[in-house]
Amino acid sequence: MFSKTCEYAIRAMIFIAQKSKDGSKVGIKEIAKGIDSPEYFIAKILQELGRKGVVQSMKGPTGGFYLDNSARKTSLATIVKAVDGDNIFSGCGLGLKQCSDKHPCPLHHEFTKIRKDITSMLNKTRVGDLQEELDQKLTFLRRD
Amino acid sequence: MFSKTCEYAIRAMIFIAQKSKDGSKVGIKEIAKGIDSPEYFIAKILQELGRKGVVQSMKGPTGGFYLDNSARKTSLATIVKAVDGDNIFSGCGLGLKQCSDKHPCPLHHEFTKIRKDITSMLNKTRVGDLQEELDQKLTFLRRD
DNA sequence: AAAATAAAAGACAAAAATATCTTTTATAGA
DNA sequence: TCTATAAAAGATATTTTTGTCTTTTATTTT
Ligand code: FES
Ligand code: FES
Repeated sequence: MFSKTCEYAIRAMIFIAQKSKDGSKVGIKEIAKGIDSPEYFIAKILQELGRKGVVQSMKGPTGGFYLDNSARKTSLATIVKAVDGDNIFSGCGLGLKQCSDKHPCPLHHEFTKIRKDITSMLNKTRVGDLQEELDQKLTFLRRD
Repeated sequence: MFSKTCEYAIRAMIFIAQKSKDGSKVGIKEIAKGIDSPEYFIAKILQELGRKGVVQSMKGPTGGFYLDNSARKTSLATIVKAVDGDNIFSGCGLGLKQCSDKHPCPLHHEFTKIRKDITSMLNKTRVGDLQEELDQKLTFLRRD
């Protein structure tokens, strides 16, 4: 469904939301441990998300990653689009170069339904909301 | 959603269903052209599907690939499982090692709904049915 | 100002997915 | 039986994804 990169990105965003909700910042090592991802790899991913303004960061002592109030409202759709592009939102399920009602692949009718559900789900799910459930220990970001 | 391999596999199966509906067989070159895939690559994929009994084939002159009556009833789920494994049917959307109601990731509740829809769609969609629409030129396997 | 810290940037490495080519085997037809 | 045909099998190559390491830059603290 999502690339590994994207899975890590979403998990990291939720983790950062949690750890920075009191205004503090969280370092890359803690993030990597918290979401069980390769440290250098998630660093690269967050670097890119930082460039796109999806996550905030600060260098130096007491520095780290955090989410400002607007970033907490980021939808999963925004993250997925930033990392995986928009194939999942508009691409053909059978890999035709273009998905189109006028020139549909054999799966088009069934697939567009699913794709619509996915899009709507990703659009309405926000990082901040997921973080709250995590806080209540109702959900988890890693399996020990 | 699906790997490239899997997309080619599904397209090829539908194409073969169409070309072999009168009992004849279709060669790898014609398949590759018909679904716009790399020739040697789809050959490998069909070889593997052949080993698993999902597609039938015959060597030598007048040989080629075809689908017997039982193979026409193959669901997309069977093809996807044979090629991509069962991650899409049971894997965690955020990449946790295990998806579980007891230890859910933050996306679990939303994701399992989608996954259920996908599974059900793939289970009830059969190669033979898709081939019929293709035959009526209502759908297409490539974009020119 | 100097030292320590932590992310950014850039280079590199390994693994997996995708794609191609060559040789072998089975089958049909002359 | 010989030849031509087409898939199977095996080897190799390329590209993309995933993962790692090193150097640089910004910031804080001493
Ligand atoms: S054309 Fe394939 S999903 Fe629309
Ligand atoms: S645990 Fe992630 S989808 Fe179920």
